[in-house]
Amino acid sequence: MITIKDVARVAGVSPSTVSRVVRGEGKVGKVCRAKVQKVIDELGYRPNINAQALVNQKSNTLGVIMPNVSMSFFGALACGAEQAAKEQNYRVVISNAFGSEKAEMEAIDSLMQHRCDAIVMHSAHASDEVLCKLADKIPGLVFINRFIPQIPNRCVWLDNNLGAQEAARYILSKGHIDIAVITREVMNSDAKLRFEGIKTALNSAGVSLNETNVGRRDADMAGGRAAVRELISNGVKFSAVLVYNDNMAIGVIHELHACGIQVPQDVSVIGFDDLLISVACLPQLTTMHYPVEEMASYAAKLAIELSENSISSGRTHLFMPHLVERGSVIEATAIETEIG
Amino acid sequence: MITIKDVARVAGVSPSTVSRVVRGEGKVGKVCRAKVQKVIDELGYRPNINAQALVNQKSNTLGVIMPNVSMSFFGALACGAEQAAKEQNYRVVISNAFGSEKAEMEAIDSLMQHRCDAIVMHSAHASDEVLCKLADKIPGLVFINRFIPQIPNRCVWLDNNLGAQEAARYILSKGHIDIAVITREVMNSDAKLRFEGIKTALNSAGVSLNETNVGRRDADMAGGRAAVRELISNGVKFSAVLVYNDNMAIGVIHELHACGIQVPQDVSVIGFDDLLISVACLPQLTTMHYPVEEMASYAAKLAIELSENSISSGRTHLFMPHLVERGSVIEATAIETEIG
DNA sequence: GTGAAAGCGCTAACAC
DNA sequence: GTGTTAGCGCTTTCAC
Repeated sequence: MITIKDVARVAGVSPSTVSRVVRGEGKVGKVCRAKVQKVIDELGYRPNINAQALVNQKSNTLGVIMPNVSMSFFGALACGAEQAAKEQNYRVVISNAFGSEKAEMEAIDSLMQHRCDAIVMHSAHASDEVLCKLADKIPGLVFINRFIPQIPNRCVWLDNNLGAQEAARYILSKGHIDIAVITREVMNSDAKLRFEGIKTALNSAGVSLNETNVGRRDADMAGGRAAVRELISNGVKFSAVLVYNDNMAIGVIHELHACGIQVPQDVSVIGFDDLLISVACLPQLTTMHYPVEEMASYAAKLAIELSENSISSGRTHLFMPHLVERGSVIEATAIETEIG
Repeated sequence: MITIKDVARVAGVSPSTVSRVVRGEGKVGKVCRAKVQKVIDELGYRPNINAQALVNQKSNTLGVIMPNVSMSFFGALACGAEQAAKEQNYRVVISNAFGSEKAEMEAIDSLMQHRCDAIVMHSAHASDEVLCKLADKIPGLVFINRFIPQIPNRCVWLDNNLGAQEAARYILSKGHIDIAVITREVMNSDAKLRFEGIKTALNSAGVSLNETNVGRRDADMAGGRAAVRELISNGVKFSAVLVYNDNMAIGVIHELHACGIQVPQDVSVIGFDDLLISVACLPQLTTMHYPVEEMASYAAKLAIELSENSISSGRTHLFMPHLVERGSVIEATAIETEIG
């Protein structure tokens, strides 16, 4: 690998001069600059980022911590972060931290060791307290898809409650009254918020939600299937299902189909997240769009900004989901059969 | 950030000694080691990776270059690489390089600048020649999902031809004779190989494939839809469709559905790749499983190994796809209606 | 066994 | 304008 000294020697100048032209800062004579640039090009010189990081005490690195890149949601997250980072001349290092607070803390630790200036973290397992302490120690740390009241300016989050309300109101507007809700068994903050949003909307429309009408299972396709199956076998009567997320919703559609119940003719289904798969399903899933990429990109910029200026302005970073109408919801009046 | 000197000072030893205990190498007295370790723990000292990289001339970084992490296939790729890297105490930096050879070269450039020792690259746009030169310059560079004859030991690839043959034979074994093929318009190496595999299997079964029975479009859902639509409007008669990949296959299923043709009752459809979405579709897609994660993990290990030893053994790294039977293919005899 | 010293590639004062 | 020097945090001879 060719170094700054090599360039300096060949160009017949000092390393400082080369450094100046590379960074485009400081005074350098016009002809001298041209000469040096020529040598740089000829030799294909690239500054050693590690050396730069060492001397500058910053590494221009954005760390992204999340459960698993291979899951569509997190892939989109990583992608959004990468785009924003690239614009600011940051590289991004990905750290999967799946399943436990321990894994998450190890990821942070490793990123710190690399002197990551900025970090975007999707934490599912650490407590607010732990995260607050972390945020306190690391100025460039930003949380995505999570709201921590003590550090609102460090959180880039989605209004799950309002989103769920919108979904519910949409279903109501379609004339549905017999409504089932499927949520996740372990109620994390998202699940609580979305569930409450649904209840709020239903209540204010004068539609009551009986606990017998809510299914609770794992937040994946299998969970969705199991949840509706139980609802059906319990004799619950419904013409529409509000589902916690797209994965579960797809499961719901599949199970309904297996039971000979057609979506949307017999039952309408609405999801949440707008994952890639929602469009692969037949019928395509009507769902609430979660602007992951935009949020991730925003979070990345925020993290970088915070790491550089540490100005922790009081502004909040709240995003709104919006409805995407596809094929899984229709008017209740159009329903021919009703199960139950 | 606390440095090796801080630890040395507090522990009352020299930096060299601290370095020895941190790395667990070299002779250190037992009590001395314990004392130093204690200070390390108390102070929460973490070696600065940038400094290590600088002095060791290696950064323990694995670079992953691909079009776009947010696409399910590449997410899985990144994930496989990350897992393998973590095991070897490497960090992974992701670089999206979408759409052009230029973008790919810039990604390489940036990774070199970071002194990445090992790189796993998914190149869609660079030529074999360019890639060969690169491989020559960078010992730890490995290509995934691509076979370059001149450097077989640097390529981790899938036998697309045999996979396609298997898919075709499977369809034949189900009694289908009227077969349509949908491939991509711009025939990259994968597309050619898969198409030839299909022809090989069909030929040796004495089934001829007329060019009128092949649709060529973009390799996405919309392309799949457009391709069958054309086939149908051209009056082509078929009871099964062999599709280039899952995305197109899903599009095919959707379009067929829109035309009132049922899958698999009227027409069987088989895909290739086994993306996450293949299971979201209804019916779930029968397809050839592409072991991306295993391959990526293997490629990561290979890249790291090559970067460390540069022993470029002559072995090849060929993987095999395998059939995953789900719901989109049935016996031809079971077909009630045949379109055309 | 342990420490002193040099140097990895770069930048940032400070001279000239 | 340009060069000299010191030093970022670490590892690695080489003395002792």
